[in-house]
Amino acid sequence: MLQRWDEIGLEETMYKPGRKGKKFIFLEGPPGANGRQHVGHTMTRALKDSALRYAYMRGFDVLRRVGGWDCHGLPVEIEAEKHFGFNSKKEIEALGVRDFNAYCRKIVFTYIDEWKEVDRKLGYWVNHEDAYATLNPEYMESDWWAIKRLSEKRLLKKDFKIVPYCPRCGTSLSSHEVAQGYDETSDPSVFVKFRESGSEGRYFLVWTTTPWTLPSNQFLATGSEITYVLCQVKGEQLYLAESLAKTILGDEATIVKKFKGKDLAGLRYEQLVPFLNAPAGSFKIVLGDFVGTDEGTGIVHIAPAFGADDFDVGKRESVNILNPVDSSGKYAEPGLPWNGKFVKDADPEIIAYLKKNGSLFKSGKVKHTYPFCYRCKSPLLYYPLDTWFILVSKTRELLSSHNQEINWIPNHLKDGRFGNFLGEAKDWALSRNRYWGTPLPIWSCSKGHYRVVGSRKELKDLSGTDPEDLHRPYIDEVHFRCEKCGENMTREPYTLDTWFDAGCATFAALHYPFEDGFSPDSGLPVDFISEAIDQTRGWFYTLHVLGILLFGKIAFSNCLVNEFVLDEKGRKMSKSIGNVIWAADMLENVGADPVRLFLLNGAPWKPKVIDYKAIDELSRKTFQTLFNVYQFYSSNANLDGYHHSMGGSPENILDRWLLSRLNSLIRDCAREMDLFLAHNALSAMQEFIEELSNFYLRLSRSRFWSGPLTEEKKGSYFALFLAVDAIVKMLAPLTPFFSDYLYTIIDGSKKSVHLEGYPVPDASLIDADLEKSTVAGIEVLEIARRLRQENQIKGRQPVSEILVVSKELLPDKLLDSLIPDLNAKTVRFISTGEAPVKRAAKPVLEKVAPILKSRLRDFQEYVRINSEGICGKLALGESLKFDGVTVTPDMMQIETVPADGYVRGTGRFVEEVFLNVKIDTDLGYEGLAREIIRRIQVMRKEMNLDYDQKISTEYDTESPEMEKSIEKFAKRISEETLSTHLGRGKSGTSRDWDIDGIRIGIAIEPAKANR
RNA sequence: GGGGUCGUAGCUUAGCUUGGUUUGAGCACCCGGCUGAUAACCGGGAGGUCACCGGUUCAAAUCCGGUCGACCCCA
Repeated sequence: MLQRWDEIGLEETMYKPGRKGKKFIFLEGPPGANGRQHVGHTMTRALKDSALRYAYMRGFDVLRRVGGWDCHGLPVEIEAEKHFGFNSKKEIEALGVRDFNAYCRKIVFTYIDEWKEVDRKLGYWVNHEDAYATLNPEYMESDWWAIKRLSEKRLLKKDFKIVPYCPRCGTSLSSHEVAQGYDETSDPSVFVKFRESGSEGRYFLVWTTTPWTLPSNQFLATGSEITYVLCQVKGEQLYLAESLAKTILGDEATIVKKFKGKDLAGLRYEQLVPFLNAPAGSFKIVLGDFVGTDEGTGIVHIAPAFGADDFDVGKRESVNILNPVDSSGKYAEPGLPWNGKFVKDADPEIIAYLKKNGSLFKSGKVKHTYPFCYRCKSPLLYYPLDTWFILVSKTRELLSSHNQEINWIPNHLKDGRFGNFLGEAKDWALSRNRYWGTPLPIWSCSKGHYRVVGSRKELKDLSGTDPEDLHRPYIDEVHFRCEKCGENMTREPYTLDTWFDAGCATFAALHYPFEDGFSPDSGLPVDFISEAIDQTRGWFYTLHVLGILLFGKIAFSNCLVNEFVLDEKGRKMSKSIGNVIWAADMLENVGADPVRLFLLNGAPWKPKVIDYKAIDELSRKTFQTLFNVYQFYSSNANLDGYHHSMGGSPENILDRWLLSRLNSLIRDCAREMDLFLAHNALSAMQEFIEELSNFYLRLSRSRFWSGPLTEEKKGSYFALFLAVDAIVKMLAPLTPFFSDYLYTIIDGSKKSVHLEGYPVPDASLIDADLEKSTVAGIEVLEIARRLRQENQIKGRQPVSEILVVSKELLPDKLLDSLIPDLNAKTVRFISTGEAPVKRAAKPVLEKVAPILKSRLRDFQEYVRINSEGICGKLALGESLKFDGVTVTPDMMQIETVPADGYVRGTGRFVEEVFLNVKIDTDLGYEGLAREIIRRIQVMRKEMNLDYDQKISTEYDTESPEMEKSIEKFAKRISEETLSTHLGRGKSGTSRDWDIDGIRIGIAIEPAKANR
């Protein structure tokens, strides 16, 4: 198929913009090509592709149908560090940024060939030739433009702040990066005692999970309105929150005194770990609104260097900050006994120290979630750093109000997860102290003046140089004079958060504003993006923020979000468990369309557990069944010399039903696809295929087999053709390979289904009443089959009569169509009053049993035999006498039961169906004849005779019934088995049969004069 | 601690917006049937406290409140 597509140049045709239709702008969320594609990626791609193909079929001018690659950032750097065997930034710098980045550049596209190949096999139709890549100088220049623009809007700021920081990578992380790395971990949980200054044995009890921050303690905080108590425990007095006292201290403690938090403020205490020189103003109790009493002691340890709240306290109290930790996360103060140790590793020693000095109240372990570096898994520290920020927090309202314009699928994301995130948006820490990324285009001089550079031309004008490669280290070598003071300016040594790259994709991929091809007026918002749920805080967020801040417009108007694909056991896929299912393997094993079908089946926003059995079954049900229908059509049409170009006007009621049903389906599918709900369209199609095969075809089979090509038959062929043709087109966006395969064999003159338009529903063919009564008709068939089965009447055995009680009346013609399958001489709709029922009295057991006790069985028998008479009595409200016991009417109930010779079934759409089970001799003969026909057909098949091969048939039996039956139905048998001769004898391939205990030998051979 | 999604048969699920027969399917299982669609089809069976508790209501899987559990996000 792929080969054929190449030959006809299908891709080029589809990529080519400039169609007449309305624009439909897409944007690819750039994956990183330094890792392989797994089925999670495949899921998103299947969704995106289906939407794009559908848009194309609907005549849209599908724009920006190109790939994209995310190239920068920690993932790549870590890969490179592994390669070099590095574990710190020092080693990178020793090697040289030039070589390090050269290697990064080399590995960015390690797996790009596999990605392209997988996409090709998957049928993911975006153009990889014109893909954008965030490492292109053009892309990076647009990044620069954006930075400059933000700075002009005064949304860019450098600030000394506590930021989440990875000590191993030596860089800060943004909130969306931190969000990716939360994990359950076990940390020390210690309660320590801070001695109140000048007191004997009075302590503030404090809880922390980071003992390593205790040497940097500068304050303790209480909540202003929280009630605290001073408790006597053994020889000591401890301050803590009243509500926590019992759980922490137990029942032995006695309360000495109560305070409000604000009463404690101002008290002083002694340094707990007295190695660092305390800055003036430290060691006092302060108030903090962040203090809670859900955990800990209600008194919070404050180390201004290592927490955002802590930092604010330090600032408020204007003290110098105690920070004994260097940028690699190790103590770097000779005065500390733990100097040189990584802080987390020092925890046990610090705890031991506290114990030795009697400051430890108790210690243990606590399990909680803690942020880790999302790439290298090191625990993050909150660390004071100079960082460049985008001031997102003050634009919260703007971001939220524009969010209302976005169509989120599923909708709950709008005001749920995404909306919440916007509502609490933090300033975006933009700068990274790293190497492989878009360099921050800001230069500074020693006097503290800054210059933001927004283009290569601007840089050239300033410095006279225009480096070909904008990456480090080349860009670092560019200097120029400060306009304000004439000092030499040097670039701020940061790279950009790689999410900033991604967030610029709307315009940077088209090198805005340096080239034409994008304009915020016509290019925003893009019509459709779709990624997995993790991008809520990632790409969706950065796209949205930058769209609003730079252009005042939303970046995308429809966002389809899918959940993760889980492994066979329902676990998240992860490299560490080793359960990742790679797209390439999956495609190899099960094929593209089955994979797509599986991924598109069911709501995309529910997690999908890989299930190979389900994949198999789905494809069989969908592809196999549809293919069988097609084969039936084509082989019979062939025999009849029919071709769909001959057209036809469908008249038969089943054909009219089929077209009605088909057009309803087209209408429904288009509606769902318009809403990006491909899974709803898919399930509607599956249902249709099922009905097409098991209802329409089952009942229509004989119409197609028998007789010459009449006008009516032409109409039937045409209806069936239209159905197959339309369903194939509707499946095309979802399962492009199977669809095109089938489409091109249906009509060899067609190039590809992917160049066709989406079917358009013809409302005039929709007959809702007919569809409704057909549903009832189908139910009658089902009930009749069930009744036959229950009463051991074979489907082949004709019955005399079937009666239906139903509010839903079937048109006569529909009924006629059902009759062959019902195999009844008469089928009638009757009113409830005409139903062949008789009344039957029945005791209400729970009322009668207590009175009759052991005579109950006899009573039941009595009622059964005298049912008619008892009913009469009950109808008059008279009581019964049985064996001296009086049974009142309320102990009895009257039911209806089928009259003798009938059985009854009930349904949901029709009320009752009665089947006459009496088989008289004529019916019996006819049944036998049909048995014989079937045997002959089996033999024809075993002999591999052509469908239209005429035969000569002889039989031999001792049974008079059989004989009679054959005599009586000779004509029918001959016709249906294409026998030109039917008589006694044994010539030909013969076989002995046993039909319900009656022996018959049948012999057939091809007729001499065939055709 | 806060927020989001969810909980229906062994598994996958429909129904929930807008309350109204007996919660409907498919897979798997068991039994039976069919055999010119045959790696298909048909019938039947078993399997559900619709997570739990409470409220509203004539009536709750559905609406409301709470609890428990799962997953995700945030702190």
